[in-house]
Amino acid sequence: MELKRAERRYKLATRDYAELAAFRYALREFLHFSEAAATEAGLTGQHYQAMLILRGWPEDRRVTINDLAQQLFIKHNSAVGLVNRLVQEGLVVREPSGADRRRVELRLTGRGRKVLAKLAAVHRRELQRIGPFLKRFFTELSRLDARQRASTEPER
Amino acid sequence: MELKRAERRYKLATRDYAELAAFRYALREFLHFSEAAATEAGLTGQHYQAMLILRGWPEDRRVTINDLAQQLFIKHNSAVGLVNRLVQEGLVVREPSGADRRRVELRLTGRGRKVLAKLAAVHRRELQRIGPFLKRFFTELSRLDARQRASTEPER
DNA sequence: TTACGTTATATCGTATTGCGATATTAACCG
DNA sequence: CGGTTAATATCGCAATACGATATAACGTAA
Repeated sequence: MELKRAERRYKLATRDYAELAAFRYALREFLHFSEAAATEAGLTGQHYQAMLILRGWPEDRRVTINDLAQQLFIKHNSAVGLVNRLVQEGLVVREPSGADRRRVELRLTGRGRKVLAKLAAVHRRELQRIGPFLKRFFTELSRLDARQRASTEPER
Repeated sequence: MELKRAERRYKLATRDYAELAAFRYALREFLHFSEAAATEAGLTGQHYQAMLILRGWPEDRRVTINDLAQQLFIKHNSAVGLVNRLVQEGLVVREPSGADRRRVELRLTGRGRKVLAKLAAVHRRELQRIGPFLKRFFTELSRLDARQRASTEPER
């Protein structure tokens, strides 16, 4: 059966699917690690990610509910619920903005910073551990493209 | 205040948190992309991941419910529900194993393979797009470690 | 063969969480 | 001012992962 050029270019072999699957597996493994680490510290993965955003934010600016929602790719009303939980856990405080009283600025508590410090360190080490594998994957991904071009073009 | 050596080694600066946050943002961006691509094809991110596992599996073996659960880091009963949905969508079929009648072997339908092919191709391109950034991040991550060692060791 | 422990899948009720729709308050602007 | 927009909050719903439990099939030792 004839294949259009565009379709042929995208045709993947089982090996290619296996590579993609291995990459996603690595991602899930990392996210699972992250979730477990957070759980051990008494919180959830979303909590950790939110706190990381607060801590990594430019020091001369404040994170608002909307900032958090955009950063996390969730809706603002979901961010409200998340912040509620963070406040309840004593990890974050709401501070009404002086300049614009509609806004709510978020700040880590001392406890929040302490918990985050340990979590972030653990995450860094895990990332250093899996880094080489992921770098190899991405390198392989571009190399495979070259191979595919080389093997399909002569067939025209 | 005195810091124990172990604690000092893990101490991170705002810049380090920002790097970690940027990495997680990139991850969320990719996952968001993946979810959106799946939605556009009429399914969910979990669906895509499950199908990718089926397609990338060694061709001489079959994926069971348990395999799927382990690969996805979910419990087996969650995998049952996921497979139910996949079957309902006509993307996957259950095939009772001949050798061991407790097992259920999973296979992609023609429609499943077709949908997956497009999704996988799109994902590959996105991964090629973000690859350079992530490679740079991981490289930076090990370089930063060298910097930190160099700046903290003389203080002992 | 029976009895029993183990394995694989399925079912059921629950809890978490993200979302759409809507509300409330404040800022902006003509 | 009155109307529009922006930022946060509230509420009910839907999706999904989970724990606990059930069911069926396998393996094995007496």
